[in-house]
Amino acid sequence: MPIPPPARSRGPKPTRVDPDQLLDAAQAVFAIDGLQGASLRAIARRAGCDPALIYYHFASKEAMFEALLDRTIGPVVTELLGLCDSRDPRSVAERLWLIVGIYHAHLGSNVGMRGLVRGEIVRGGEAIQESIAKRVFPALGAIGQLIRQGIEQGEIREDTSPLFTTFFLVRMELEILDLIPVMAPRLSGMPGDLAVALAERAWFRLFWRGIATRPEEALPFLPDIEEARP
Amino acid sequence: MPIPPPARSRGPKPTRVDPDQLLDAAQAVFAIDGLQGASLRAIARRAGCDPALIYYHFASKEAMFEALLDRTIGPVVTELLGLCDSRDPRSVAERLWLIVGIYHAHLGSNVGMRGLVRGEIVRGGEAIQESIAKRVFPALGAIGQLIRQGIEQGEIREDTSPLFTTFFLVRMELEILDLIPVMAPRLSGMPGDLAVALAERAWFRLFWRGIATRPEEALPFLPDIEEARP
DNA sequence: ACTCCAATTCAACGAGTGTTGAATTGTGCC
DNA sequence: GGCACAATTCAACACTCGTTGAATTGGAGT
Repeated sequence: MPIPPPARSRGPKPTRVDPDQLLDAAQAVFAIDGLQGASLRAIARRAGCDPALIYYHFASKEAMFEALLDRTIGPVVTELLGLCDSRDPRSVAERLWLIVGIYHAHLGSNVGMRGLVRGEIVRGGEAIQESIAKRVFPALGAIGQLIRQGIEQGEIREDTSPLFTTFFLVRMELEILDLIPVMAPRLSGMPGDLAVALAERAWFRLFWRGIATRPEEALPFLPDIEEARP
Repeated sequence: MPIPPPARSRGPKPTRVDPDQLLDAAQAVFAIDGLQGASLRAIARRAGCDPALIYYHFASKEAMFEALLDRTIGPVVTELLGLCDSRDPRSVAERLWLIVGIYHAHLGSNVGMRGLVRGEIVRGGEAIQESIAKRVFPALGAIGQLIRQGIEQGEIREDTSPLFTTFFLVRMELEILDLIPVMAPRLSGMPGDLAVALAERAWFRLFWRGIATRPEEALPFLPDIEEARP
């Protein structure tokens, strides 16, 4: 005698799950467990649907990762390209500081993606590395151009390598976002948010002194931050 | 009729596999697949033994990771502590540069461990985070002390935060080791090794100008590197 | 009222995982 | 020679994983 089918509800749910919600869930789970560690079942559980549904909207786990990449990196890149336009009247120093702010604004509350992207670049499985390079490297090129503008206009020292300097500026900002919130409370008892703001300002001061032709000139665009009292 | 046992060789092999060899294999596999992605079977295959043998030498996969951590980070920490001794007659600038060299020497060919440690700090599963903090943070404290020496002796600007500055110096060196070999060939066609050496020197110049009271003073201890011709 | 399709679920497959307990055997000691 | 023990392997357990094919159903269009 065959067991009677439990007859649970199949078919469409009253509340549809659209791909964006799946990406939200994926982002959250990737953030905690990493690309390898995150399971489609966990993502589905978080989105409130069946794992199989993911395959209705995305071709595979990796395709979902690429969609996620587009969604988060896209806006950053276009905003960066805007800032690096050579007709912008603001000083190069100020625009470099604004670049720090762009990364902070778009990726500040996005630990997972930062780690994933970095991890995949380092580990570098050819395929994923390529898909990241296509999206990230144009932005780096634009920042390099901005630095060259700074050199031509005499704001930045001539012995400055645009490539390395771009790398220093961007990578350190991302390192601050990634690590300071975890390390600062442990090492100094400072709350994470405050520590990040202080670190960013300290970093930019150091960075600018390192490449400027007039390092002692004031940087009026840098914000004042209330120092924490111990 | 029961199938006859294949009667392969059990018991000790002629060539013993000591724990260190297991750690070598683990390091290699962790480097490629990450902490989650690496399987004990893959490690055992590389070490030329059975997965079960790992449990004879280590309590678990995680215990093996901690042993690996000790083996690679231990020497770095002791060497760092030596350099930061306040009785060292060399200038603070030179000793900070030597710190860069120490990280390079010990971790330069050790991509896996760097990524793992960083990843675990960021992701921060309480247990592993603690086990890393205990090993890594004392070294950071020592470097902070060295920077305070520099401030007292007038080599380093007074508005320098020892904590953040330590973070900047160390993290950037590790970022160079991690990312430049992958990114430089793609972005500039420069071979990885050369790019790393150039980046380290460029970084230290920028860093030192950012914190020094006399930023224009020459740094005779910096090596000359043949520039690549395009 | 009927049809059709998009959205969803179920159930399963095969592969790979960390881990364990028992079995095996070479080596050195008495 | 006999014995204890350390080092090693085998076989299995109970999971979890990504993925797929078939089944199901609510709602839109006619």
